[in-house]
Amino acid sequence: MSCSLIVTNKPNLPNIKMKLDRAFYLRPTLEVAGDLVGKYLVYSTPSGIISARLVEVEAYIGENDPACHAAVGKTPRNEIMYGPGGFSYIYFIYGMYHCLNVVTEQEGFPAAVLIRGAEPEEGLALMRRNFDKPAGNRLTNGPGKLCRAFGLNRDENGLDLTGSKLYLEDRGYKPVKIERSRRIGIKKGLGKKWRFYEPSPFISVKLK
DNA sequence: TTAATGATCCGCT
DNA sequence: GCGGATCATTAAG
Repeated sequence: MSCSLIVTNKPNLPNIKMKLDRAFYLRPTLEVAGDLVGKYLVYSTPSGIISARLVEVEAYIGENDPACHAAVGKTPRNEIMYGPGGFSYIYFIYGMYHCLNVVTEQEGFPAAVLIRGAEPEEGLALMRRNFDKPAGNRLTNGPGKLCRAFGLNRDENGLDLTGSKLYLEDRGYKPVKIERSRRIGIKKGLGKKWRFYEPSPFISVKLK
């Protein structure tokens, strides 16, 4: 018999749940990105609550960031990034995956934080059901997998994250350590260390 | 290392 | 409109 236990960071939480408000998202993107590590992504579905603690995010900031979708200017696809912070930006990529971003900064300045990895907290059974194919123990280590496990697609693009359907919450968890690296899966903008992560089995990739 | 798989965007007609 | 390049991924080989 094989052991399927995954050892993760063990949150010892005080009993608080505080939804992140608009002001949290309207700040500079790098600040928001760093502060998002350790926060909880919560999705309220008809079947129940799905939640996970964020361990890996990346910042994409403005039209001058060559890796940011806004580098080509405003299009129907990326226009949500041009709005005020605190909304979801979900796009379809590689013909089969979705990626979830959190829009940041004031209206008019296009920026967002990509959610790349998280440790499941509630609704693991729902995640497995959503995944809908043989899957291992890690359903939320990677932006495409995370969206699949949560059941997020373009129908959830543009949601107000200060609402009650999809939101982020401070549950009092303090990351043990936050590290920074270059961003993953891009060819331009590699000079910026705009990836933030807390060491965890649910990090998408480990760089050499 | 590479195939899978399709929306998006650009540069043309 | 149409063709082709691109793509913030993933799992299999």
